[in-house]
Amino acid sequence: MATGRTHRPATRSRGIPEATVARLPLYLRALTALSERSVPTVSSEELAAAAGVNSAKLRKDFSYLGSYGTRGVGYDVEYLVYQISRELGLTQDWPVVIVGIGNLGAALANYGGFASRGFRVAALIDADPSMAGKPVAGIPVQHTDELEKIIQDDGVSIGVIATPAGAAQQVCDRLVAAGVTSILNFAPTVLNVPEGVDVRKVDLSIELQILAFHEQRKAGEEAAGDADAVPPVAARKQQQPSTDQGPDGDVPAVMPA
Amino acid sequence: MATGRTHRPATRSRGIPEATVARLPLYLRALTALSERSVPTVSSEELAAAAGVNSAKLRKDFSYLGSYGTRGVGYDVEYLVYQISRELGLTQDWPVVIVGIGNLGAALANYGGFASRGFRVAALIDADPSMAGKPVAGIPVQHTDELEKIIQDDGVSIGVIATPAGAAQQVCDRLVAAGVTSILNFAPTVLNVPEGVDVRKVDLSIELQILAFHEQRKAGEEAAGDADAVPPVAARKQQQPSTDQGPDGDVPAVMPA
DNA sequence: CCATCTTTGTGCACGCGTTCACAAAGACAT
DNA sequence: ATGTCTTTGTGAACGCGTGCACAAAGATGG
Repeated sequence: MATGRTHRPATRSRGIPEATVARLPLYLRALTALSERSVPTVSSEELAAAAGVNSAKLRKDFSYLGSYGTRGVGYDVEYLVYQISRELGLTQDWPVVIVGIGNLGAALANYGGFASRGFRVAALIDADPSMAGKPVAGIPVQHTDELEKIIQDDGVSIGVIATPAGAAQQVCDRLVAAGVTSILNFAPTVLNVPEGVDVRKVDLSIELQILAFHEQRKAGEEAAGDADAVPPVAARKQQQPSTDQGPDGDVPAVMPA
Repeated sequence: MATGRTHRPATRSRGIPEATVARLPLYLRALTALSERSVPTVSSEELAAAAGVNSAKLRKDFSYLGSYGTRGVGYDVEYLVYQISRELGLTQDWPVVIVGIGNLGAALANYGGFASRGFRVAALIDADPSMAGKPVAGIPVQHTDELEKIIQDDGVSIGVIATPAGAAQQVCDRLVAAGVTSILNFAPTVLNVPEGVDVRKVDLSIELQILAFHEQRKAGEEAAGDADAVPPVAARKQQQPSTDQGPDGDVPAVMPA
């Protein structure tokens, strides 16, 4: 479009498709790796391969941010890293609280990907009084009673819920009431939040079930005299006569803890 | 390399859309809860509310499985639980191996949602020799050298990667070579796998970045001229020149507890 | 300055997923 | 039986995301 100079954000971040937003972190990671290797520029083709996406898709994604590439050359790595970081809001510091310091909460607290992306663990919160004061990942755990105070004092707007399912909604309500407007939920429950609050969910159980579905499908086709697709990569025995475990007399609870 | 095609010919064999498959576990969870409360039947409206989706969508999803509802009444909870479980392949036993027993791997091993869904942790594997034999979640950790043997002996077809990013691809290759055809990846890396192998990725860093994007957008609008929802609390954020972000030593992400 | 070559940016078509809206199906009361 | 009432199952419209294909933009070389 108009021979606009390279510096022209032009259209604000108004119309960026959700799907594109979800891929920006992916591009950012690939670009960061290139940056560390001091690669000056990269073509859409190369970057797309590194990020595992289609090059046309990548170019279209970047087009929503503006015209940051140079035809015949590619994209300036450093510049793009900056632009994407800015667009994602990673040039500012985001204090985060983690509620529920069990196995998972501790793993999250130790997660290295936080700091390098502008996220800072402002506090670790747990309902168990015996945990209070105990340091996890170098940060002392605080009791739930302090929740509201912490959020307000530090201006926390992002909360991570890693509690058992049974406590999730209650914790969520308190976080929202205290001012949190974005929640990353690891508890296997559907959270109810007022309008204006974003919730993203991560659920291992669901991911595994989806894999199981496809796995079953693959096994079924294989056995059902095949059809098409999926050439036998490595014929091997895998299915053991699933001992008919009856009507799934399984474990009772979806379980909280 | 210009062709890292990771696409399948579309949802061919069975007509169930991918989006629907991804929601089935959600319905299953809601139904299981109802089942425990001995609720005999449920309408699409009620179940949809419990699962956090639109009722029309839910009905259409179920229509792909067949006509299991009764007009004027609703769906039989127990029957639907069985049908969905069967469709997802949860009526059989799925041995799973977890590779990389760090904070995250340990959290995964302790995850209670496994057993209740037909998943069984067949083995915990780590490259650190000093971990060998040490029990985690009641299961002794085994060394990477045993990987191939374990997979073949137990007929494992699902693998979970919870290693640092640097080791992920290598572990993935070994898993696939040994016979694994479904992988749940927690390492922040794009895995390259041959056709016929499914990979699902869980990445905490990406989820947080997406939240940050929306959070920034909300803050921006607020400043420009808000109008509705969410009372602005102390949305204070400190500035911090995103200087050097160090060795993006990204480590795995997360999972639900 | 012009020709050629590379790579971006995007118009367009297509397919998937979502949602609406309603006819058909069955339960239930009379 | 028959009518009414509830709720499913789905046809159809719509919108979003994806990928192709190509013209425009700019680099590069003569």
